[in-house]
Amino acid sequence: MLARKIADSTVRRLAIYLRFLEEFEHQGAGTVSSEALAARAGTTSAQVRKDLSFFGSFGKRGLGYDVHALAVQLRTILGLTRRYHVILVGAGRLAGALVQYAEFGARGFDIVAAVDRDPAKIGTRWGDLVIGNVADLEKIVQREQIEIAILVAPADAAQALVDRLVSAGVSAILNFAPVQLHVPHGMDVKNVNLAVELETLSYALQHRGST
Amino acid sequence: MLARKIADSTVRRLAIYLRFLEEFEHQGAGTVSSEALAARAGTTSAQVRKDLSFFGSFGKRGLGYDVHALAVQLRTILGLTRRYHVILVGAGRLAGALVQYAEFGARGFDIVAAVDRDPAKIGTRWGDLVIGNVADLEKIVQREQIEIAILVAPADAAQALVDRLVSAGVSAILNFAPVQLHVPHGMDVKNVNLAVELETLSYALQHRGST
DNA sequence: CGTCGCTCGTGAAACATTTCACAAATGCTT
DNA sequence: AAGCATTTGTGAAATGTTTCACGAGCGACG
Ligand SMILES: NC(=O)c1ccc[n+]([C@@H]2O[C@H](COP(=O)([O-])OP(=O)(O)OC[C@H]3O[C@@H](n4cnc5c(N)ncnc54)[C@H](O)[C@@H]3O)[C@@H](O)[C@H]2O)c1
Ligand SMILES: NC(=O)c1ccc[n+]([C@@H]2O[C@H](COP(=O)([O-])OP(=O)(O)OC[C@H]3O[C@@H](n4cnc5c(N)ncnc54)[C@H](O)[C@@H]3O)[C@@H](O)[C@H]2O)c1
Repeated sequence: MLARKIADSTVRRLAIYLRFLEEFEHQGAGTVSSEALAARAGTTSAQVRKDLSFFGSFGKRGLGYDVHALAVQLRTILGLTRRYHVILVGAGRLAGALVQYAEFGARGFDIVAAVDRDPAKIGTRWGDLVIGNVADLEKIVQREQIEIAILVAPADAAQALVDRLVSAGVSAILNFAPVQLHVPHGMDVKNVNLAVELETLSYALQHRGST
Repeated sequence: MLARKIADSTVRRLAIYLRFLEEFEHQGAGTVSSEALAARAGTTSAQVRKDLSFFGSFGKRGLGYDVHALAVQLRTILGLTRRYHVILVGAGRLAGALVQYAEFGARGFDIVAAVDRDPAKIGTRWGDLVIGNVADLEKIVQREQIEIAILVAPADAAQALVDRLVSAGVSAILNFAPVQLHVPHGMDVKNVNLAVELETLSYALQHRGST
């Protein structure tokens, strides 16, 4: 669809702009300037305009951007005009927090399945969601037409689960296990490593004074 | 301590190298090459060497790096030679997952307090941790000598809580609420926004074929 | 003890991202 | 309708990050 390769940092910011646009929309604002968006998102107006310019010209000079129209554009760019079926692989504590997080559903990500290995958990419910047996992973992925997996199983089980997810046809994985996953070319994997986040904070704490 | 400003991407990778070094150490490996580390961490050997070179010369030419010695160096660089007291602000589902995550403790981050606003939660326990009243936030931060706060309260309460944390003397914040926080210059804030992670995946899913 | 194979450390080059700065639109006012 | 105050969109410059490529150091081995 798009010739150029867009930086990950740009895509992230677009997602953040969308969040603030929706907030503005809720407050009834009709238009917004790059300056105002930038202030909210913690960046600069030039950055906002540059980010948007990769995808087209959405503003009106002298006026700014139509809040609703830009939100629609960003949803289109980000692929949020449709819904995605998501599976939780591993039904532990973190999965339990994620499953009740309303924001995912609000953004089009429906958690339609969860699987675990523990017989004590299989068959129990989280709201309407019945925890399935990880042995049936491939079957469930196909039956529920799942495109995205959130991997919240222990690190040592992660790679084997990923291999199965890939061959079952999942196209993208959000990985919380602190391991480097190997996947075929073309698959998208995003890693979230909370321990690393804390460590960058401790790095910053230590290197104070060189302000 | 260090003249140059180090890129965030470099610091993150150092934390990841450390993880794999510890794994190698566990397996009894004495030395490791930049090539081997890179393979595990999903980067290149030149990147590994460059990252390390910002902080010194830790390897032996022809041999590689001493696994244990490099791990010690990285812990020093990252500020992991001491422990940090951490508070959970908000004692909801996500906090419940984080409090039992062993890896934080293993890396030197001790969750020594949690607070909430809900009277039904205040006074209940998570292991040895008694959930405190958010009204006593400043008192608890000072009593427990807390340096790092993990913000897992609702988005609309976030900024007010941050202001209180800052004035109570917390130096770094890991923020899970999907808002842009404003803090005085010098404070460190790291944002984790899981919805944004999913949105970058949906962006990638949509823009396939331009491989 | 000299040579060989290996791997580090590091400037320089290539590449990527952000910031700058200004012409071109746009609506408002008079 | 012309002038003015804004704010966009975008090349170009500045800055930041990664990759390249090679000299230098190290241990092994004959
Ligand atoms: N809890 C956190 O705050 C946190 C933070 C960051 C990362 N993580 C990572 O997320 C993952 C899950 O963390 P958690 O705290 O929810 O752990 P948990 O132990 O509460 O849950 C893990 C679940 O996975 C299940 N499981 C084990 N092997 C499995 C398999 N082969 N197939 C399917 N399910 C399997 C277990 O039965 C358990 O229910 C871990 O990799 C952890 O390192 C957790
Ligand atoms: N659950 C997730 O998977 C998830 C994922 C990403 C981000 N988040 C964010 O993390 C935060 C917490 O999420 P959660 O799922 O744990 O929500 P939750 O509703 O389970 O927990 C929030 C807790 O904060 C408490 N609280 C409310 N106001 C407070 C205040 N002023 N001071 C102290 N405590 C207060 C509530 O009583 C509740 O116990 C939210 O901002 C959410 O957007 C959650």
